[in-house]
Amino acid sequence: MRITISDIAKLANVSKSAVSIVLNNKPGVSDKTRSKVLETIKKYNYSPNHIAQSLATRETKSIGLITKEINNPYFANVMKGVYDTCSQLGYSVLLGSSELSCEKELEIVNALLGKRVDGLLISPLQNEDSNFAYLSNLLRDNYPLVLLGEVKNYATNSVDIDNFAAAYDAVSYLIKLGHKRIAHLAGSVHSLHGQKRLEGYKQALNDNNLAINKNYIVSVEPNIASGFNAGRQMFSKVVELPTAVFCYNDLVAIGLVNALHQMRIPVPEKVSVIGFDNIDFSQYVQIPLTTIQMPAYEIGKSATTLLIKQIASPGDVLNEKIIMRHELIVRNSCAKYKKGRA
Amino acid sequence: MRITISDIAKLANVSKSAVSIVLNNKPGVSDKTRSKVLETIKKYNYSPNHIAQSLATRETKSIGLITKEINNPYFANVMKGVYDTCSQLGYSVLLGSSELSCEKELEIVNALLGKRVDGLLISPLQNEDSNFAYLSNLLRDNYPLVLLGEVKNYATNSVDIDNFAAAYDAVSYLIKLGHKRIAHLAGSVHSLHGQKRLEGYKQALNDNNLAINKNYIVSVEPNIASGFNAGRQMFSKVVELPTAVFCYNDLVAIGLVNALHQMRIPVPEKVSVIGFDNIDFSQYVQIPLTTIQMPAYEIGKSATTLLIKQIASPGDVLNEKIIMRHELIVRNSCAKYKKGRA
DNA sequence: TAAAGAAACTAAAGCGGTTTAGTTAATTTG
DNA sequence: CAAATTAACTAAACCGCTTTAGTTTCTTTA
Repeated sequence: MRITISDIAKLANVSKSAVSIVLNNKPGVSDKTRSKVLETIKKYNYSPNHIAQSLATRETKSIGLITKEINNPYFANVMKGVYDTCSQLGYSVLLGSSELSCEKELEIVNALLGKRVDGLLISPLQNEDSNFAYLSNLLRDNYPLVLLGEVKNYATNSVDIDNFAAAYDAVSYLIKLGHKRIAHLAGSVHSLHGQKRLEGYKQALNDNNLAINKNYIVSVEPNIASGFNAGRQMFSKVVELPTAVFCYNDLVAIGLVNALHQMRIPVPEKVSVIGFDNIDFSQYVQIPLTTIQMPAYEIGKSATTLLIKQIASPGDVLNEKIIMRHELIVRNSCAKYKKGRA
Repeated sequence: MRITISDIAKLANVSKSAVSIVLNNKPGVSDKTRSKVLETIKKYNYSPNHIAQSLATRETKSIGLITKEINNPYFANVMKGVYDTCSQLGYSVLLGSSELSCEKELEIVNALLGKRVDGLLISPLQNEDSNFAYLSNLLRDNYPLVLLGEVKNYATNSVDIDNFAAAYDAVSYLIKLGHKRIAHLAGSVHSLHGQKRLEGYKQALNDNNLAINKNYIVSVEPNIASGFNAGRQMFSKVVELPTAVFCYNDLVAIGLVNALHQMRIPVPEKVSVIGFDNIDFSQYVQIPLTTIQMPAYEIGKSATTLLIKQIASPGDVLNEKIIMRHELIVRNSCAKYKKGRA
């Protein structure tokens, strides 16, 4: 059986309270007793039971992180940002992943709340069938929470980039290259990000007097396979093929590039492809990807900082909306439009 | 303040014990009381405090996962395997990452033990300065533990592939392609995996009467940048350049391919490159990588299953060494040796 | 129908800490 | 030097559960 605070108290001939005081570095005992206790602690290699502490203090020094996909390279960097910050500040992080399912998201929130995490970092889904009742409850209770993204009609702490503007920039870039038939492999069921990016896409077209062609907008899952399939389908038609496509994220773009490759449509000579996220691999891929940089690590970092700030000040209701800077990363997957293409 | 078991007990006019019994689905109360309690629980939306439960039962239903690098794509899949299995079995996972530092590994082990995780999944480092005293202690206490890999001289539960054999296979493949001057960008400071792979490399050369050339073996960090630098250095010499190189992992291989690309040395025409891990991206990279498949997801899964099995049977000392199957994945980064090369 | 046995129920102790309130000892102060 | 402060220390309550041991109630059984 592990050694407890009572054991130490007896061994050092003091009360449990005294031991607790020195454990927490609080005033209230003489230097003599303090060092006596410290000695016996060291001697018996005692370390306090965190669970018991949590029960008594009502804080667990842990937070929950709910991503959408655990093995998505974008979230890998978010996760690292969260983890690094937590480690520094003495928090642990409990893993969660909704795997793009709303019911799971809810389940996980409840599971983590059951574990009494001190706060929650959520990358929220947003489907038609989303149930955000839980958000209302958390907000009502002023529960420490920051969203990695946002949810319509809910004012919470959040950190994100301006997805609308970023998409607008991406598409504007394609337009500047001379493209007029620009498609969008859009995200959709899985988040507001998708919707915002779609809006940015449309706005950029509008502002440049380009018509929105419904056939040029198709929803995909945010992964390589889905990008591949959508690409094959889109480019298997014969007329009016797009000369550029703006992808929901880099994974989709990679899938698309592969589809085009398989169909012997050269990128970027015949079609330009632009991604989103700037995941680590996007520069090493067959055609190094032009993309929008999401500062994933920094998002994780500042979201965590904000969350722990809120945990530390349970009184005041924070409501910070942090917008990080995005950036267009130009690599090799986009080229100037030239006449006489597919 | 949150509602507690005592509140429910009062509201339902029964004892705390009765509520506890129905919470845990144990026999000892009448159907009438059971449903009465269930009703009030639902009515007041009560959910038990997991921390208190943990303290009372001495189990937290959580495990710790210690990876080497949190944003390494290999670990991403391990993590997913672990997470999926844990979710299914009602466990949560606490994140840990040694970031290739032995001191950190130790710190994290202690931090997680402090949080009273029920078991530990560790991808262990193995440096000269490793301190494995902690392993001895855990082993002595029969603490639930499984290594994702192994540590010299310690018999623990573990799951891994046969790194020696896998490396042997990789190098044999290169030899079969006709290569004689085969280099190795070796891992080293970070794990036994590196050493085992190096041994496999040497053995394969030996068995084929190829001399081991010290200049052909250089240690690298397991990342793209390090592979890139080592590649530049190795191929900036003028004589006796290798015609093939076996890389510690895919990241290193990707770095190397990039270095070669920059030096205008065509892959695989002039030099063949083989990786290790088969990370998700290795097939989408400039030159789709020939590599050794590590079943990362399955490793995570079976390690977790084993760990939880051990947690469930605290009596018997398990000592299972699970060796997973590896596989050579042939893609485009290796070619037959032809005379007249660099 | 009384005695024995089983089922339903609960009081209280315990998990390992923190914290409040109170006691004792040491130090100031008038 | 007695009274008042202050510092050091500790007993006991508490956090929210589980579990043991014991009590009460209900069935059996002879």
